[in-house]
Amino acid sequence: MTGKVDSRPTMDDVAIEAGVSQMTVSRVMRGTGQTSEQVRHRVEQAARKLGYVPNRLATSLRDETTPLIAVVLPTLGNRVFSEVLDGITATLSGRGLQPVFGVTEYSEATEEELVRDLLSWRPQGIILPGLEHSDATRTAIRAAGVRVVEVMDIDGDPISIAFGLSQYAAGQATARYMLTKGYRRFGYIGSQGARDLRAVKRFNGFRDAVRDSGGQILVEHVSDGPSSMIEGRRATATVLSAPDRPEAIYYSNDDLAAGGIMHCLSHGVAMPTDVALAGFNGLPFLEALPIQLTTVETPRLEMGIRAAQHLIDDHDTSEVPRVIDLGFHLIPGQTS
Amino acid sequence: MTGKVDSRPTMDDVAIEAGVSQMTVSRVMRGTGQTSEQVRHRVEQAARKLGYVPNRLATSLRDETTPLIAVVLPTLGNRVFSEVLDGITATLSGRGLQPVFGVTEYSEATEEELVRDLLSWRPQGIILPGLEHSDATRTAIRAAGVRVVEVMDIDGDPISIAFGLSQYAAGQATARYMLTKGYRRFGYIGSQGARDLRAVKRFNGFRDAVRDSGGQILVEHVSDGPSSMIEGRRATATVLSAPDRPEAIYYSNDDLAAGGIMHCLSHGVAMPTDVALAGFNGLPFLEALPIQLTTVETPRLEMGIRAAQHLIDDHDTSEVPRVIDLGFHLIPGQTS
DNA sequence: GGCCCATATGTTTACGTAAACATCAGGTAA
DNA sequence: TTACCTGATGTTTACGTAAACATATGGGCC
Repeated sequence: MTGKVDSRPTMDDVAIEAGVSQMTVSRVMRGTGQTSEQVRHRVEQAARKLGYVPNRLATSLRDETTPLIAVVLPTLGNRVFSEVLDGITATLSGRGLQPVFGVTEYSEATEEELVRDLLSWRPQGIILPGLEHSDATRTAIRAAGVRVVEVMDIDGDPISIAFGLSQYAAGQATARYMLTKGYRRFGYIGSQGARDLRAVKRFNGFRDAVRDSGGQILVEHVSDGPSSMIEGRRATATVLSAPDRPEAIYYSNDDLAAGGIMHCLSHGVAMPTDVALAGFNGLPFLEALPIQLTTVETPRLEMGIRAAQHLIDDHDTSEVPRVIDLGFHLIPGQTS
Repeated sequence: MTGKVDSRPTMDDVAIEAGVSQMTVSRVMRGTGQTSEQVRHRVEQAARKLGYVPNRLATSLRDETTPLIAVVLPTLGNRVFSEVLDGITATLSGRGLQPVFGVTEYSEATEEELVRDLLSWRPQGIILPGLEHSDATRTAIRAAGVRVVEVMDIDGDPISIAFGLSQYAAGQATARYMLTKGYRRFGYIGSQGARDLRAVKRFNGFRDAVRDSGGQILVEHVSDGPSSMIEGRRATATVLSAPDRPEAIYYSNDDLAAGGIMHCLSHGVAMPTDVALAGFNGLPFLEALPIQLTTVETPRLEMGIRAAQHLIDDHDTSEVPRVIDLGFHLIPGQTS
């Protein structure tokens, strides 16, 4: 039965319409092999008339290759990751590659399932956030034999290669800067519980540097939900009203820190004299704040671009360094 | 030859390993049909041993259906669209659906190509930004017979259904509010040339309302690049130094407007007495600014959620209204 | 003891495409 | 004239999976 009612036209349908074989349609569509001007014209006409669209599922199954790059992100709720994604898609587009992605919301179990799902599409490569993944995730990726790139973090052992920055060193650098400014009694405000492993690493670096210099962390206030300015504002109020009030607060990111600035501004808390603040990421919106936040600028777009490029490029895996440090940049502000 | 060297294991490989037929493996994997405890165990063991991962290309080709939802976005450079995407992915995940997406960078030609590419994956549905699309895009979508949802805008004729807000009315509402505040001489600052069609509609609404009340637009400053705070700052400096200086500036979005606030703050231009400002979107970072921007809050997350839900739900297309107005909310600030 | 049925498993086929190989007509060189 | 080549097209097959149909085994029942 050629008259499939609902279904979309296939090469066979076009072939019948044009009075040629399916293979000839295939040749005309891809412009390969030998075809006469006349037949080419007839086929193109028929394809247009029927509204033929190639079926990439069939092509990919047949060719045993897809133009897909799998992308795993912790969340889309933070500008940081949409910038990484932006870098990735900008690099992929124009090279005939397609991103397929999913979001873990900082759950390792979700990541495991997501990776399995994404790999079932037989992507060319996969981009993962951070270096911590379940054994099952690692096994699945290795078994799949896809190219892997991990982004954001370099403190650890990559599956294959990582483009990022040392989160630990970033925390350390922030602490050292604050210490040179004379602060000794610190508070820490974070979010996502302990699930944001890179935030944890930054805090570890910060804590270690503080302790090495005889300073101390008086309060750690880590909420369970996502980070937001309003959460940062609330947390700052709490931390500053504690009996053992810190001289300076380190935030796990700029959103929380901006909330801290808001709290201080609306409660007449002077920065940095009453309390000093420092954030992380160097998001663009900071420049619009009334007071410049001390923060650490990170190469978000570049991480995406480099990761995607690595997956695209031909290269001998063996000769590539396993860790690419894209660095960070401490930006002294007016809040410390 | 069963020993394909490079290739990933298939059900056939698992079947041989477990000493059963391919079909039995299929049954065990999906937990359908009748299988004995013993065989089930053997097959699972074999699958684990070989690192079997199902090939969704094959499943989808065979079943003539995919779990994909195509998503087209103008850009990832603006928080607005990553929030819409966030709403979409949050809604899809957990229902076994996968987003595949691409970015047009506000080019209709790119959209056309992108839609063709996305449709070749045979998605269940497609989500498009806005109501303006090339004829070829519309034809391709209709021919594909996929469900379509358009988001962001409702000023026009949707292909099937649109979830969004009236951009024209939003511009109008902003103008009317400014007019009640006594401003009559306006400037406009935009970006993306004339490619951001929703911005154009907002401006049209704004302009019409201004003219209807005897006001006037003295300057239109539309840059060609993407919007950013720094661009807004620059543009504001230009507009305010023009011989015919406006009393109030309408910005096509909050990023540009925030840049305007920055310019005013650092040049001692008092808001709203020296110049009044209004933006669009109601992005969260605004609450951290030293002065509250007058803006229009938009249901970004909700647009994504509702669009995705519509694609998921069973429904009789005929009985659904073609336009769903999710509204907007003017937020009076301190800048006007 | 033979029949029927439920349970467990196997075989065939199709999904849409493209490589590999086959065919066929017309032209060219010996 | 014949053998051979070239260009244009057709035929077969495989990619991995799952529905539909086919087969086998064992137990219960009369």
